[in-house]
Formats: sequence, structure tokens, C-alpha cells
Amino acid sequence: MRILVVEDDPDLSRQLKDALIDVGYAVDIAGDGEEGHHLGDTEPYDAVILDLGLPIIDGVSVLQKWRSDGKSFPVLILTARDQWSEKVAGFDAGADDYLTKPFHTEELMARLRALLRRAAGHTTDTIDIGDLSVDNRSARAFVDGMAVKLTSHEFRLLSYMATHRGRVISRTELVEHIYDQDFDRDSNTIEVFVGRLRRKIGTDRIETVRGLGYRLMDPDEAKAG
Amino acid sequence: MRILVVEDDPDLSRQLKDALIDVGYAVDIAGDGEEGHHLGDTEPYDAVILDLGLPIIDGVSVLQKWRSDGKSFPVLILTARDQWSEKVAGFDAGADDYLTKPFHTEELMARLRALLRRAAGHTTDTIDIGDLSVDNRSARAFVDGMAVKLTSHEFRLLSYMATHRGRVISRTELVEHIYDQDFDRDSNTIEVFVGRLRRKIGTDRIETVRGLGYRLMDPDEAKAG
DNA sequence: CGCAATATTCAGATTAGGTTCAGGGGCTAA
DNA sequence: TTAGCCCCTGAACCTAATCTGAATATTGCG
Repeated sequence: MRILVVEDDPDLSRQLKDALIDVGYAVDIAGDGEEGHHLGDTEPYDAVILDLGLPIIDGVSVLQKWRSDGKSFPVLILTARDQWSEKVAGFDAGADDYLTKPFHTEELMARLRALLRRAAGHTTDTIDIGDLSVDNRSARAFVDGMAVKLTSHEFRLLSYMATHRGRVISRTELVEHIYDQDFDRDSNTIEVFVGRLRRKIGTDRIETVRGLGYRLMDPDEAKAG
Repeated sequence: MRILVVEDDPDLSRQLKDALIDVGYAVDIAGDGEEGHHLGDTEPYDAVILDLGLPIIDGVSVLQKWRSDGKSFPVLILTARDQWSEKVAGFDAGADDYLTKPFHTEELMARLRALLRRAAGHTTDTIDIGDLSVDNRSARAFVDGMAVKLTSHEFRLLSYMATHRGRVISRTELVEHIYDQDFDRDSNTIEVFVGRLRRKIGTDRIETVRGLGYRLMDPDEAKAG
């Protein structure tokens, strides 16, 4: 999952970035409203964390612009303790959740997971596909109850495929959601990761659709195909 | 489906071409307005992606010419961030949708699918013909609920026939919509693909109309005939 | 019956995808 | 701070799917 953080306080954004990367997200940072708006408009984020007090363009305006451009990613807004009116304006502009500063990182993470979950139409943090289980909360995967040791990128790949299970996902889409901005896509890293993942969770769980991409299969389908 | 991209930035057009081919379209590129206009006038595209800022002839003029020549393919225009007036002019000239640069590939794809769908008079990504179901989004087909494994060319063929179901489609038309410009048509590839497709989805779904082409039949017709 | 159109089959060419591996960067423990 | 480890990356090489063109068989039609 790829997250955009729009926050002008460098300490806070730094801290958020670390924490988010820690749990396995790809993260981009924008330091002001203009940059934030631009990134959100052009890159395919799975969720956005947006401070409302921002230089150049304020957070509410940024959010309004996104929504009027048809952007639908979930947005979690951050407000200072007493900016009640801003918070309301944020919701009106299309925010999905808010958090008052200062906050505990854990709470942010929990709310973010909830947003991602809701956006994907799931109700829990774990996604079960046959006897494969993907836990986004602890960033772990299980096959038939046994924990599988995955590296961070392997897990990102699996997690993204799991939340879009059954659909064919192109290499391009995978790259865009697993890596952050600066990544050179002329390489076969995706194939390499898919290969490693297959070795760990079982070859036939990931079907390759030649010329199009990969698909995480439901177990009954796997049997049928 | 065959798409024309008229775009003068070689990086962008390259990137678009890759992405479009990735999801299974046949793609031609034009680097300036004159070439673009010519191609659009002479080749049978299913949709066109048209940049407005072009050398030799600007995008709006190209679009106007096409429309006054009676070309009705859907056109998606690309504009720079702040060229609001151009965008309006584009719509007046007969564009069907627009996207502001820079944009995100997935969004372009979604809008393009929507255009193709609308042009074919459908409202969803899947086309049902009796118990045959063609899903253009995931590039898969189902017979009686069971997924059928199709290669990329087989799917293109089926998809084109499905969007024009009931009509007799000539070999030439199929070739023109399934392949891009430079294709040597002195071969029986179409027959080969039709054969393979028939084997996979059932022989009597595709009727041969001697001397004219093929026709994807509606189920009640199939019974009657 | 004979011709023309369409089907089928197949093998070689092509290309997408898989595998392996070495180098390097970054993190951790001492 | 340094040594060691793990993981990521990119490239080279290998494998298998699928495309293509041609040869061969079959069908429909006058």
C-alpha cells in the first residue's frame, strides 16, 4: 500500500514516514499544500494523511480540489487540538476520518488500517483466501495456520494482491502501489518478488496471465483451472 | 480494440503505448497533429487519446476536422493543468472526456474503458451473451460461470466480437481492430484464432458467414439456427 | 464433381516470464 | 565504529507459452 503524507512539520513527517515504512507501506511526503495536491493528483495512493494547517494552500482546499477532480482515496486529516471549525470543514470537503494532534502513532496506524480496509470493502485486518491468511495488522502471512516469513517487499506484494484478489493486476499497477515515487521500473524486480513469494506460499496461488499481469486466486478456482 | 495516441512528448507516448498494450489494446502513435489527423481519418480506431498541445496542427483543430468529416470514435483529450479554455474548446469540438496532465495511468485506463463501453452502448465492463460472459476489466471470459483461459489475442478477438455481437464482422475488420498498423494480412491468423476460440468457448457460438466473415450469436438465435 | 472458402494442424520463431546470482546498501550487534 | 547479515536490485541466462505462416484437410456451393 502506498501512502501520501502531507505535513509541514519536518519532525512529524519524518516520524510518520518511519513509522509507516516500518509497518510496510510505501510512503511519499509533501511539505506544503501545493506539492501535496500535485502528488495526490498524479500518483495512485491507497490513502492520504493530510494536515490541515499547511503553507501555500491549506489542507481543506487541497482536499476539496482532489474530490472535485474525482479522487476517491481515503483521507485522514490531522488537526490541532482546538480547530473544531476546520475539522468540520474537512469532513465537508470529503475527509474520511480525523485525528487531533498530538496523537499516538499506534492510534494513527489503527485508523489508517481501518480506512484502507473499508476502502477495499473488508471488515477485518486479516484477509483469508483458502488456507492462506494475510494479516495487515501484524504484517504477517499464514499458510494453513503456519506463519510464513516474508520480507517487507514480499509482504507488500502479497497484501496488495490480497486486497484485490481475483482481479488481474498488471506489473505497472504493482510497481505503483508497492514502491514510492522514485523507482526505476525498467527491471524485473516484480518477477523476482513474485517468484520468491510463490516459493513461500505455494506456486499455484498466484496465476500469471500472460501479457496482462498476475492474479491471486481463490482456492476453488485454483482447483478448477 | 485499437487505440490511436496523438502526443508529441515521446516519453509520454512511449509510456502510454506500453501501458495500453499491457492491458491488451492495439496501439498506434502519432507525434504531431498532421500525422494524427491522417491516421484518424484513414484507420478504424475504437478510441483516440489526443493531446491538445501539438506541433503542426493543434489538437482542437484536429478534433474539429475529424468531427466534420463524420468520424465518431470517442476522443479523450489531454490538457496541461491550467489550460481551462482549451479544455472547453476541446469539449465544444466534440471530445468525450478529458484528463489533466500529469495524470495517473490507472485513471486513464478507467476513463478509456468507460468511453469504449459507452461507445458500444454498454453500461458495465462485462458483456453477457447467454451463458457466455466477457469481462473487459479483468480480461477474462466465462462460460456458464466457469472461467475460460484465453490468451491475449484470443481475448481481443472475443472482446471485439462481443461488443459487436449479432453483427457479421469481416476478417479485415477483425485484423484492423486487433492488430496495429504494421501487420502483414496475407495469412490465415484470423481463422486460426477463431478456431482456437471456438474450441474454448464452444463451436456454435461463432457462426461463419461464408464470404463475409464471422458473427457472435445470441443464444436464442443459436438454437433457432 | 470441382472450385473456392474455411478449418485444422503443426513446427519454427518470437517473446513474455522465471530463475539464478553477484554486488551493494543499510541495519544490527558487538 | 566495524563486521556481518539480510535484503533489494539489476542483469544474464533459461524456459515455456503463444504467435505465425504454411501445408493439408474439409466444407459448402454452383
